[in-house]
Amino acid sequence: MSEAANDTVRLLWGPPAKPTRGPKPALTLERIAAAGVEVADAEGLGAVSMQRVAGLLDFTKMSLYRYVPGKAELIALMVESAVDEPPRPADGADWREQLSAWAVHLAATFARHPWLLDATVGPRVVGPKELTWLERVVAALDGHGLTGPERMDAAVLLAGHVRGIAEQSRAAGPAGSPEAELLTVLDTVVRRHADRYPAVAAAMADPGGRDQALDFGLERILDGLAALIERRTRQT
Amino acid sequence: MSEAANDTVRLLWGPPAKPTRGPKPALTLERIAAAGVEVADAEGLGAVSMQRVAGLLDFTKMSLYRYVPGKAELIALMVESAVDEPPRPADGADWREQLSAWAVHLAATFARHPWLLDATVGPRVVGPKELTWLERVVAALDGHGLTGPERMDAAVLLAGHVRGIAEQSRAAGPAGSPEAELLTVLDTVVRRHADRYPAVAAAMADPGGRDQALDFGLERILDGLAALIERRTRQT
DNA sequence: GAAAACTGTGTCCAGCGGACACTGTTTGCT
DNA sequence: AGCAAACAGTGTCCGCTGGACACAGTTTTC
Repeated sequence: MSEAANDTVRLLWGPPAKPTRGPKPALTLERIAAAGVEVADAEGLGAVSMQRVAGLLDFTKMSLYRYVPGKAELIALMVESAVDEPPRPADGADWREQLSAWAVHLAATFARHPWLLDATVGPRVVGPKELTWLERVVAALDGHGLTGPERMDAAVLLAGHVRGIAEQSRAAGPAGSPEAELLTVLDTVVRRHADRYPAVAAAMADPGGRDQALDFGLERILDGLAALIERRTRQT
Repeated sequence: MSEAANDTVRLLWGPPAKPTRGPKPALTLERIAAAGVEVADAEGLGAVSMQRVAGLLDFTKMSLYRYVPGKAELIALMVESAVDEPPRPADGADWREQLSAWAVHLAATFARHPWLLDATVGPRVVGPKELTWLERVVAALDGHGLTGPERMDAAVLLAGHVRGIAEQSRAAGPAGSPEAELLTVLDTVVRRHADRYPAVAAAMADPGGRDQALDFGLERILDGLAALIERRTRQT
C-alpha cells in the first residue's frame, strides 16, 4: 500500500490518539477539520489553504503538519466531519421509502456544504461516515432478489443522481449571486441560437416549477428498481 | 452580466476571429486548447498550468494571455475541444435506443478524457458542443407527453448517472495504478470492519462482474422513464 | 538529572496565476 | 511614402500556495 493512502486510512479509520512523551498537542484533528469546514462553508473549497485554516485557529500553518500529512488528508477529514450520519431507517419502512429518505437527506447535506461536491471528485479514500451511507442503501435493498453487484450499482445510481441534482441546484445559487447569473447567460445563449437547439429552447420556454428535479429522477429510478425487483421476486 | 462570464461566452460562442491591424497572431485558440488537452490527457487536469501549456507550444506563458483572459477560460476551451459531437440518432431509433446510445457515447468520452470530470464540476458557462448533448437528449424525449421541465430533469438524471459511472470507473483505473490500489484499500477496510458494514461486506463478497454498472443504471432509468411515458400516453 | 520524544515556529523553496511595462512588427490613414 | 496606432510576444515582478527542514522549547521516561 502506498504511503499516502496508508496515512489517510490511519487518519480516518485509525485509533483516535496514542499517549506520548513530549508536550501535549494544543490542537485536535476535530478542531482542525472544523476550522477547514468553516472556511469552506463561507468561501468555498478554493479558499481553504493551510494558512487560512491555521490562521483561524491562531496557529502557524506549519503546526498543522504535525497533525495532518498534507492538504489532501485535511480535506478528507473535512469531508468526514461535514458529512451527516445517514438517516436511520424508520420502523416498517419498505425499501422504497428508505431509499427516498436517504436521497433527500443526502441532497440536504450537499446543500448545506456545497463544497462537498468539489471535495469528493476523483479517486480517494472514503471515511467511516461516508461508508455508512453506502451501507444503508445496500442494506435497504437486501433480500429483494438483487445480486451483490446489482445492489452496489443501485447505490452508485442513486448517489450519482443526488450529486447531479446538487450540482444543478448549486449552479442556480441564491438570487443575485454570480452563479444565478449563469442561468440567465444560458437562457440568453439558448434563445439566441434557438435554431441550433430547438428542443432545449422549447423545453426551457415551458412553464412549470424547476424544483422537482430531485423527485423526478428519484421516482424514475425507484420505479425502475421496483420493476426489476418485481421481476426477480415473481420469478423465484 | 459579469465581465468573466461575458468573456467566456464570447470565447466559446463568439465570432471565430476579427481582422486587425498589428502583427498576425502566431497561435490559435484551437492549438492552445489542444495543447492543454494533451497535458491533461497525459497527467491530469492538475498538471495543466499556463507555463506547461505555453511550453508545449514553445511560447512564454504570458503570450497565452493574449488569447485567453485567464486559466478558467482556457479550461472551458479545453472542455469544448475534448467533448465529442453527440451521436446522431439512428434512423428509426425510438427514444429509448437514442438515449441508450447517447449515454454509452458520453461514458466513452469521459473514459477518453477522465479530467473532464474535474473540469466540469461547479457552475460554469457551457459551450456549443456541450449544449448539443443536452439538445439531443431533450429532443429524443419530445412528443411523449413529458413537460419541458420533465425533459430537462430527465437529461440531468441521465447525465448524472453517466458521470457517476465515469467517476467510479476512473477510481478503478488500470491495474497497478495508484487508483486501483484504492479499491483494495476499500476492500481491506470493509473486511476489517465487516461488523459495522455487513450489507456492503456481503455485497462485495458476492461474485459477478462489476462492469455492468453503466448498463444497470441505464436500464433502471429507462424503465422508469418508460413507465412514466406509458402512463402519460395512455391517459391522453 | 539527563536524554529522548514531541510540539510549535521561522525560514526557505519552487511553482502557481496574473499585472504591467516594454520591444518589435504589421497595418491603415493621411 | 511615411507615420502613428494597434497589436504580438517577452521579461520582470508580486502575492499566494503546498511543503521541506532546522531549530527552540516543553514534557516525559529512564
